[in-house]
Amino acid sequence: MAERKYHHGNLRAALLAAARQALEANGPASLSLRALARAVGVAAPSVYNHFAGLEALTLALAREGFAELAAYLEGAGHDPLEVGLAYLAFARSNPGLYRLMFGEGRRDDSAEGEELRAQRKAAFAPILALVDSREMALHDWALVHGLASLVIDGQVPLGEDPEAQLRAILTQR
Amino acid sequence: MAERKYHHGNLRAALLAAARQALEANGPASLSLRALARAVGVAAPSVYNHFAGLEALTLALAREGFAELAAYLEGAGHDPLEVGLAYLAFARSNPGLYRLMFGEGRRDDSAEGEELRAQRKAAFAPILALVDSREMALHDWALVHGLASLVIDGQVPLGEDPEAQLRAILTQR
DNA sequence: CGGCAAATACTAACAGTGTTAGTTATGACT
DNA sequence: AGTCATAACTAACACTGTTAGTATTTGCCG
Repeated sequence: MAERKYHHGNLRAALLAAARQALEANGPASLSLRALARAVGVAAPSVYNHFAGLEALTLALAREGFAELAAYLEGAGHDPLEVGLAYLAFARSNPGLYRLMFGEGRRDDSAEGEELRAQRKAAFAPILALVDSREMALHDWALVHGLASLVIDGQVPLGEDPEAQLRAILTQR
Repeated sequence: MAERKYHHGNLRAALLAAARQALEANGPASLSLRALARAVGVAAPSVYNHFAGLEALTLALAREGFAELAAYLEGAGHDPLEVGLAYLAFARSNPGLYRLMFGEGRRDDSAEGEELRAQRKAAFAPILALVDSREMALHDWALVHGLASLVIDGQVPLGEDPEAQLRAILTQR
């Protein structure tokens, strides 16, 4: 409860919160362990009491993101179009986090990268459950993920009524 | 023609070549100005005689990539499916470069990021030319870009005959 | 209640990064 | 040959992630 103690009390949570904020403010590439420690008011090495390193911290962040994405999809029912729109809603609400989850967080080879791939695969499961063939599921995933990426990167303007526009793009063909 | 001169002669091209190699070997995040200078056998600040900085160098790299992607699409004719497969072929042949072009190279705000967005938009033009509506073009772009990203990130295994598999995914619905 | 161990914070330091300032060598042109 | 822009260099700064070693606080156990 205290405000200023030697033992911060919930450094881990505070770091993750600061990281989320920095993530959405400046993008994943700008995440800096030292800057986070500074923001939370702690010396840089203290971070290592709660995370094995910057990469582990970003992985924890991604884990949060995948849980939230799953909740979005969960709440969208069983209509593929609605699930797709929920996927897009999550990405648009947390663009920095989404990039962290699906861009190359830091590395590709390490165990961290391997877990990221597994988490992404898990995020794919709800889509796979909605359709008949694996090809169809991959098609839908690619479509929705690609659209999310393009939108997040500012490549698709999205005027007024963005959801209608996204719906129109998704329902083409 | 000489081997070792004070004036390297074609440092710019050598740096770009080394960068391409590092890009495909270790991914865009690992690009290091000092490492590139080292690889080419030159002091780090010499790079600044040819590029305004690391970001400018990566942008030159991306520019190369967009030109090559355009060539791929150019050579694919006018069938949307074939163009899509050509798009995927480029991404699969140059995964690191593709990530550099469509991931967030370094920043988002700066003029570099703005040019990147413009280049991406230009890459979209050939797709737009093949279909009737803008919505349809965005649909196709999202689909093919999303699939490229998933494949590159190892999210879609692609057994034997990868092209047939990609074709099957693209032609769903 | 005193003391001890674990948890958690700290400072100091190392190697690496991008970048700038200031200096020196080279190549080309008059 | 002499001049000058080009393109290389060395030295330095501020920043990064990370490690080692040290101090403080908390919670528990006697």
